Amino acid sequence: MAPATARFRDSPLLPGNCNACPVRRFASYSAVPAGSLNFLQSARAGQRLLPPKRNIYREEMEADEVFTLYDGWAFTYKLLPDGRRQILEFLLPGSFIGLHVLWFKAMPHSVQSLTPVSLCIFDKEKFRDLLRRKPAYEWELLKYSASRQALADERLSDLGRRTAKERIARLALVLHDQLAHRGLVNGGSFPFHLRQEHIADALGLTKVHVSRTLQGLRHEGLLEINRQSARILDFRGLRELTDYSESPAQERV
Amino acid sequence: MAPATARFRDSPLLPGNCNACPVRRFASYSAVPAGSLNFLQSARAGQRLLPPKRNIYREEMEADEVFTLYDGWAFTYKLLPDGRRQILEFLLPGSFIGLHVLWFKAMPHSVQSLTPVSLCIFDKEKFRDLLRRKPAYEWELLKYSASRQALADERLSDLGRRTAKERIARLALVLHDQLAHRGLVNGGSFPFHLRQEHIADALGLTKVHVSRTLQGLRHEGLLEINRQSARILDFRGLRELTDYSESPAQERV
DNA sequence: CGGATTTTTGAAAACCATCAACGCGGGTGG
DNA sequence: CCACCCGCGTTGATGGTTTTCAAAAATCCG
Repeated sequence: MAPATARFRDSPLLPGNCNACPVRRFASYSAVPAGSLNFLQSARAGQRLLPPKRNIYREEMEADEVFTLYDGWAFTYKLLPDGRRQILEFLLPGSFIGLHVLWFKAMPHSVQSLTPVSLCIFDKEKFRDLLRRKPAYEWELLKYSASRQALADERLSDLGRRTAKERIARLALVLHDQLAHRGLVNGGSFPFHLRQEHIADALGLTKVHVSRTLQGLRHEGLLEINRQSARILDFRGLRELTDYSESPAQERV
Repeated sequence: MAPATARFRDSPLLPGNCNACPVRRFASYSAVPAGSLNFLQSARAGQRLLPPKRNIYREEMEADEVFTLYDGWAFTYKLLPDGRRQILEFLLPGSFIGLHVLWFKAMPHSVQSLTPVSLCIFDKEKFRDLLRRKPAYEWELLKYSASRQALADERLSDLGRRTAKERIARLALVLHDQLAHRGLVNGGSFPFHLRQEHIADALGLTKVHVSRTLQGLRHEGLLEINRQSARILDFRGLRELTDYSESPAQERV
């Protein structure tokens, strides 16, 4: 049998050098001057490669590591006792994972890989020290936390006050913009690693209804999502359907 | 005509002295040693009293002040172009208001007073300086932000995956616990300043349905909410209905 | 007391969920 | 190389939760 890592051809090995890190500009510490990255480096406890559907954290459990998502997609979620699942957030490369473990014993949500994933690992205590000794990192993390909160605000409005069609259209636009920012969009189409069930669990719908709604959007020539990729067919149409502003609030600095 | 402040008999004047501040233990900087509160003091730009239904921030607008809610209730919300409203969070005394303005030009949501409210005002630039010069404050604010995020996670699960009855019951339990923490609960009953429409807009329902669901909960002897106060009638019943854990995640340190 | 706000009630319809079955495609093993 | 299986998406029929619209009753406030 092939070594476990053989399954991860798409997950390049981490450079082990924060200065050279290609996802640094999407990370929370993107504004920290490259010169002081050796402090970050010293908190690094290595890397980890995971296949899809593996838990990085589990709700209610304690943890002693925090992470930066180096490559691949993941998501945070909560499970109800009867099996209902709510996906809270999709995580793309550069995402900081585990803010909570810096203070709290029990994780408020689980985190799971969606694709093969590579993680940059930091020891919890060392990361705490880093933040306390280098306030520039702390400052950036606080800003990062504020910007994620703005995204959460929008998602909450989606679930509370928008129709299935609007929710799905907006999710596509958000992912589009986040991937465009990383240079991964090509003429409106971009890699898309969610199953319809993920869309359903993120947007408070059933997978059956997601399937039907997706077909509606396709037939109206607005949006096309299949197994591997998504494509925005009609930006204008989607924008007026969804009241989606071009520059999301959390990026208007 | 009486001076504007005459309407606010219930809003005691602020002490103007952070050491003596009675809401300090609920505020983000609760763990900052009392000795270094003079730094906080120096960033203070005074106080402000507002009647109910006044906006503290408005979505999309720029601001140059941040606040601590000293007394009264408020809430954050977003408005859709067609008038639909989503309430994101209810704010109780001690809440820090305006994290976003420290970095971003456009507020991601509006904030409005629910009752007469008194605010502790900080100049944005001075508060930024405070955070940068006194990392203890920054650290506490980051922790505070993480704990609010855990609350947002629960609310998102409510909207995405729970029924109207579960949502309302959980909202009551959350407010109960927050007020109990402040010593404002008396035998299961506590002050309650939301109209049914606020509950509806917070939980993604219509006010008509909230009215009907509230009657259901009352008839089942679980929960009673009227204009001034709420009362938990059956903790056990509510807990098993809602899967609500006694110590919410954000407080399990 | 009078006007505005809030809550309640009723009937009908919309949106989405549920249940169940079928189809499609990619990977695996024979 | 083909058959099979499994994960995923599709389709249809039906039902339930919640919405919408409209109006009346109750409460608050000046």
